[in-house]
Amino acid sequence: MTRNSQETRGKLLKTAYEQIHKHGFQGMRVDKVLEQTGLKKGGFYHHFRSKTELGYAVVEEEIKTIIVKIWIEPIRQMDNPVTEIPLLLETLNERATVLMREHGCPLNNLAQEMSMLDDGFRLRIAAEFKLWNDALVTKLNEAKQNKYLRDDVDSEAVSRFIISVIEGCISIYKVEKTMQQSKACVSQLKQYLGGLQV
Amino acid sequence: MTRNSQETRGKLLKTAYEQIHKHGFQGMRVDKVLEQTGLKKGGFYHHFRSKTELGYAVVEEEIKTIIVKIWIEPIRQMDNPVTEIPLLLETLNERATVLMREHGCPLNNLAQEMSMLDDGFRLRIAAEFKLWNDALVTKLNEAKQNKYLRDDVDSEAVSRFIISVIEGCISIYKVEKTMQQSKACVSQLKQYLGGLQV
DNA sequence: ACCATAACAGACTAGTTGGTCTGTTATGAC
DNA sequence: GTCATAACAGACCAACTAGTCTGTTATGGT
Repeated sequence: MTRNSQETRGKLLKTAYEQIHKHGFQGMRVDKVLEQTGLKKGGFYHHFRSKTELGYAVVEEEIKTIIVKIWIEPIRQMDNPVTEIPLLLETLNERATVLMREHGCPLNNLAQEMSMLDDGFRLRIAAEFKLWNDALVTKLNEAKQNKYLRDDVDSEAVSRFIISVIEGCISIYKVEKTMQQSKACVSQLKQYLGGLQV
Repeated sequence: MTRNSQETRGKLLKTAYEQIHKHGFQGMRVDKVLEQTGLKKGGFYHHFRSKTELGYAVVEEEIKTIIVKIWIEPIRQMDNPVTEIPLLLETLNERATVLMREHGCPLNNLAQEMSMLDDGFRLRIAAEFKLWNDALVTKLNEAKQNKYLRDDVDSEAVSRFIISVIEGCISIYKVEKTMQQSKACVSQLKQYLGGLQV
């Protein structure tokens, strides 16, 4: 058997991420991850000290990658956020992974489940929300300079508001499973952002 | 020992609700509920068929009561939603229970944790979001008649948007634990609703 | 080729966990 | 009072579950 430390670690992370996204961290079973990766206990605990450490790594590596890909990168490439932010939410279904369509935002799921139980999770999750927020604040400030937004808009507040809308919208979509929810948020997000223009 | 079926059932529900709010449904332990109520296995399983059935009852009775008290009743008593809805979010800290301040919205927590795992939970949670949404839609329509809102506003979409903002805001507040988040959402909610006035 | 060590295998365990089953006691109808 | 039954007590269990420990094998440097 050929061995590759980085590759097996990657497989563990990917599988664990899927299981956590499907069942939550508490519902994720180490044995199930072993089964799906073909590894045994020895292999697993060689790479991670505990289930919790694995969870931390999933947040810091797997989920971060997804947040960057789904939100941060598209934000950075925007020209006019007033028109493109609603588009970001509108096209989420096409841009998101299958798992995300069925189980919602992995960051928010974990946030709700774990942030009150474990500060290790909470702080790591907060760091990723900050990454997301910083990217959006930067873009909003840029939009002010480009005269897409009024000078008096509070970029920080607007950014936090937008992220709240997105997470709230995904949350409710998850329980309701109807397009009515996302359409409502997209249309009202347009309405709101329109009011911030010059 | 004096026996009162309704009272013991109520104690079980209340304790279970607290444990679920603190640790999530998966993290809630039947033994812990027994310990806190002073009951034994026999008593518990006389009132509930299983842990899951208890969870359902908590959603349908305990959490519903909270949602009605915190959101639905205040909405019904509103005069002008344009000014009073932001106030609703602003005063949440004072109106909410200790548990809610520390662990977020119980309905949203459970929504994120359980709706993908169990349709029994998902549908019951969806029903309560609908109750909330219906109350808000009714008030918004009323506001249109009272000329607080423009005639062309889509009450259903606005209501869904507002609830998304509230849930998203609480979610992020929970991981970040800073007033910056709620203040941002309150100010931008005012901005948004102001734009819907006549 | 050799060897230190990283990368595993796999049996084992201690502690949980939800749930069952049999028995006991309080309660309310008659 | 008695008696059927609802409301419990409490011992017991089977299935899990994260984690340990000892042993084996591949790998890369010399």
